[in-house]
Amino acid sequence: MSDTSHRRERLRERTVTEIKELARAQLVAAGPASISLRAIARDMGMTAAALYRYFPALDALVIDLCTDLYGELRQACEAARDALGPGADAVPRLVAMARELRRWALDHRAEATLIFGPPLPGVEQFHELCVDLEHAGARFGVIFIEPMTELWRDGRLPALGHVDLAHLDRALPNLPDLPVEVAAVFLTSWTRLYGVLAAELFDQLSWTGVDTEPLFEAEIAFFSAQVKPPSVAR
Amino acid sequence: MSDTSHRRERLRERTVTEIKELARAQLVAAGPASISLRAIARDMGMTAAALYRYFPALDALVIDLCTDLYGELRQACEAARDALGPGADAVPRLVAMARELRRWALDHRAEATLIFGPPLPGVEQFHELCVDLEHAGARFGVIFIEPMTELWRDGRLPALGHVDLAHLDRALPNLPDLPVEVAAVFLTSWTRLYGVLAAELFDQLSWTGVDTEPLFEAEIAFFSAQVKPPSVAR
DNA sequence: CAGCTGAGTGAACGGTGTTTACTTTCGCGG
DNA sequence: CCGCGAAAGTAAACACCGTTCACTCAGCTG
Repeated sequence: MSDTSHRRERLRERTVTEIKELARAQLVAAGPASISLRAIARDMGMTAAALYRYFPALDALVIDLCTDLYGELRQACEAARDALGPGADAVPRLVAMARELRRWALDHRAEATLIFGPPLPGVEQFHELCVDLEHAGARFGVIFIEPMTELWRDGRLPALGHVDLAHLDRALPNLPDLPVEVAAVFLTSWTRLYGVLAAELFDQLSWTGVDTEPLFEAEIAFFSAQVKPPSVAR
Repeated sequence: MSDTSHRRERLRERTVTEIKELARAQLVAAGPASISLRAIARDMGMTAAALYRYFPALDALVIDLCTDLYGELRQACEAARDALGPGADAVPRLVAMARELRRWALDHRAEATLIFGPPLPGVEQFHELCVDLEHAGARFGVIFIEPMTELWRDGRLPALGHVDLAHLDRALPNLPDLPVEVAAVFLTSWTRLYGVLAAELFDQLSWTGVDTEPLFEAEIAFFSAQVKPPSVAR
């Protein structure tokens, strides 16, 4: 009964996994625009039409892939954070996550381009649906917000004089208890890291011939220097 | 002889212009990935094969389009800068250009996505060829470098303590006389502006529900505050 | 006027997503 | 154990796409 139907369900899930694996292989091989149902089906020894039993359209597959990638990236960052040990300060935790973010993105350029680049046609909804906190993209963002909130609670977060806090009162509506100061620090820090990373991923700085790693580290150092040191225990 | 051949040449150039106009119309209508030779030919009442008399491949058309767009953006920024009058200080000039950059990008989202987003397959060479200073992308970057060099000459540029200058000595190889301090300020300032803009263009912040304009203005204000005021004349 | 050159055509090749109707497979309930 | 029904997969078709090739045709040149 349910055992046997579980068998079929598991077979189905295995097929879905295979589809997504092959889709990712294509993504890695030739970029986000080259994910092709027909090529996946060819690799599986199937017809393209058969894939419609598993995904209603190519867009849905890509969106699923984005969700998986965000999850993978988030777990990688969490692992880097947790490797510091249980009592680690919020600043090293943030630094470790930021560095892991860059490492993962450069180790998986195609995947990073997919989730951090312009949404493919038909995938626009993915980023828009992020409003839900359960959305993989939002869950990823939250792991950076959490240590910043901790810093704020401990009074270690600096006032960003140049950010107009008045316009941020409606930010992060799904985190209603988030102080605007935390929102300001998170948003500016995030866009700065994102700027270096996106410029790197999208070849925007190749004409300068510069090594971008120091630029990324500079933003990390700049953030760290802004935060007050932890109050010495005892 | 040359008169008549000039006629032909002008006719040819008019056709090239029409092709690029229609390509841009498609870009605006449906995004960078939707530029299609066949659709352009259809709009022109021609066959797709005929377009190969004007461009060796679709990639070449897109690259030409990118060049035009960079030129258009640069001229828009230069116009905003020059509107300040001949004796304007370098900081307001930079601010005016940065604001015009954002205005243009948001007024031309598809075009901005094409030049600031990940290179389309086959267009990777465009960003790589930027090493040439005559390249449209490099020429755009230089208009931001110039006022910064002026600030440095006047001793108004701050030392960015967090940037590792040692790794920047090989930056901007085509501007060999550029001081590393200018390179450092340019690169960090540019990636910060780019970060806000790209996040905005690529829907990376929609889940926060935030108005990104204050974030962009905050980076402008932050830069301006770092620069020493001009020495009072007389 | 003859001939060459450039513009444009039409058909074809191989690729794409998607839909439709059809067939095969296989687990489940009687 | 067997047949039913649902699920899985197929084949063909449609409408696109970039690109190539052989071809025509008009017009400028010598």
